[in-house]
Amino acid sequence: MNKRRETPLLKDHIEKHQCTIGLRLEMLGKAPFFKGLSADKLGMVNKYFNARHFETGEVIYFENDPATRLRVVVNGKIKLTRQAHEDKDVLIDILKPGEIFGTLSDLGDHTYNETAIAQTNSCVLSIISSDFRSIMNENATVAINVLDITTARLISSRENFLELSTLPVDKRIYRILCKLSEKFGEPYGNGILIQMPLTRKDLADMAGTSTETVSRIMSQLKKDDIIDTGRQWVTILNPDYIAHMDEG
Amino acid sequence: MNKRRETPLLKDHIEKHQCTIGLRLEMLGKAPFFKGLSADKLGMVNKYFNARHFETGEVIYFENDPATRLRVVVNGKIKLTRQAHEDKDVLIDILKPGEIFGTLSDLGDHTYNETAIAQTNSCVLSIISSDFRSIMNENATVAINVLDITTARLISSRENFLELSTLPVDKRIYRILCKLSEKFGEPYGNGILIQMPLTRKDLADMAGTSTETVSRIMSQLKKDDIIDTGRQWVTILNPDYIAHMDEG
DNA sequence: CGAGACATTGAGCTGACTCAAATGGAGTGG
DNA sequence: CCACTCCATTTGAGTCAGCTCAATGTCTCG
Repeated sequence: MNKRRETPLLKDHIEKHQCTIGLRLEMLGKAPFFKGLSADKLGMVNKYFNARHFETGEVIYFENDPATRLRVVVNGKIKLTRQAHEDKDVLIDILKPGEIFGTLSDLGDHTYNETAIAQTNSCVLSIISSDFRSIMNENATVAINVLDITTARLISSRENFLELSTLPVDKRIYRILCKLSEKFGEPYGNGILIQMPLTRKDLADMAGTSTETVSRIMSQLKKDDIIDTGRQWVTILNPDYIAHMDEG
Repeated sequence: MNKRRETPLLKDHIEKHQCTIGLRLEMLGKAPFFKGLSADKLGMVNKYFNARHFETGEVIYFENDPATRLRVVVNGKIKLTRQAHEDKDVLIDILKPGEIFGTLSDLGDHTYNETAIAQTNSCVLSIISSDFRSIMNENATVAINVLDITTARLISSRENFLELSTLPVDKRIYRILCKLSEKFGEPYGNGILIQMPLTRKDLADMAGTSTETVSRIMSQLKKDDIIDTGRQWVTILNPDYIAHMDEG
C-alpha cells in the first residue's frame, strides 16, 4: 500500500480571538434556532451572550456539574460524552458550529447530563438558561425552532439505539463513518476527509465497542481500499460501500 | 415455591366509550404540555382534538406512514417500536396517560419514525400537527412545555444508549424493571406489580437481547425471590436489589 | 532524537445468541 | 366445568462475535 502520508487534517483551524463581535452576530443570525427572528430582536438577544475560547481537549463542563448555561458553538467542534465506569465512556455526539448544548432548564438544582470537551480549538457563546427561556417566552418562534432541533436529536438518538441493538459491530462502524462524513466530510484527494481529530477510542465510544475491535475493522476497510486512515484521521474512498453495507 | 397464581393484571381496564368529553377536557387540562394555559384557551384548544379508541394490539400508525398528527394518550398504554430486521424489533418507549406521541412536523413529506401500538385498550386524542404548531405559536408556554418534555426524553434515550453500551444483559434488565416499576408500578400483595401486559419479547426488545436470555434472567430473579412473574406479568418483591444491582 | 500517546495484531476466553424441544397458562367451546 | 388449543415461556446444548489481556509497532511533537 502507499507510504503513510502525514495527517491531512487542518491544524490550528481555529485561532484564539477569531471569535469577533462580527462573527458572533453573524453566527447568531445564521443559527437555526434564531431563524425567523428580526434583525433588531437579534441585536437585543446578542447582548445576553458571552464568548469564550477553548483549547483542544479543554473541558467546557463536566457531567453532574450544576447546570446554568446554554451554549452555542461558533467555531470548532465540541464532543459530548458520558462516563460509565473506569475508562468506559460513551460518545453521545460531536457538534459543529451553529449547534447548541448545555442546559435549557432554569431549575436551581439541575445538573449537566453529559461532559462537553473541545474536540478542536473552539469558540463558544453562552447564555444563562433563564435568560434564554425568557427569550423563548417572548418569541414562540425560537421555542419552536429549539423544539425542532431537540426532536431531531431525539430521533437520531433512537436511531443510534436501534443500530446498537441490532447491528453487528462492523456495520455500526460503517454507519458511524457514514454519518460523520456527511456532517464533517470535506473533499480531499480522491476521497472524503472527516475534518476532525478522531481517535480509535472516539469511534469505539460511539459504537459501544473496544478500540481494538475498531482498529481491526478499520484495518480491514483499509486493506479493501474502502477507507484510508492514520493516526486520528479517516478518509472515505468508497462512500457507496459504506452507505450500502447492508448487502455485504 | 408457591403455586403459580393467576395473572394479577387488571383486565379490561379501559372500556370503549370511557373517553368522554369530560374526561377529554380533564386530561387536556392536566396534561403537562398545557400546563399554565388558561381555562378559556384550553376550551378553544380542545376543539381541535379528536378522540378515538384502540383495542389492545391495534396499530395506531406504522413507521414510515405519512405523518400528519400529534396524539395524546388519555387512557391505556401505548407502545412505540421500531423494526430492524425480520422479527427484530426495538421497543423505544411505553407511554401512559398524559404523554404525547406522533409528529410535530408540519412538513408534507414527513413520516412517522416509529410504530405506535395499543399495549392495552386505550383512548387517544389526536390533533393535526399544523394546528398544534399554530397553538404553540400563539402560546409560547405550550412550546416550552413540549420542549421540556422532548428534552427529558432525549436525556432518557441517551441514558438507554449508555446502558446498552456498557452494562451486561442482566443489569440492563434490572434497570428496565426498575424504570417500569417506577412508571407503572402499583402495590400488589407484598410487592409492586407492573400494571401492564408485558411479554418476554417486550423486555427483550427494550434490552436489546433475546427472549430466551430474558427468560433465563427472570427465572434466576424469581428463584432468588427478587421478583415474581408469570405469563405477561411481573411484580417486584425486592425493589432495593433491583435498584442497587451495581454491587452485585 | 527521544518520549509518550496512539494504533495494530495475536491468542484465548466467554457472555449471549441461535437452534431445538418441552412445558405450562389462559381463553374457548362444548 | 372440563378438555383443547394456542402461544408464551422455559430449559438445554452448542457456537461464535467480540471482549480482554498482552506485546509490538509507529506517528507527532518537543
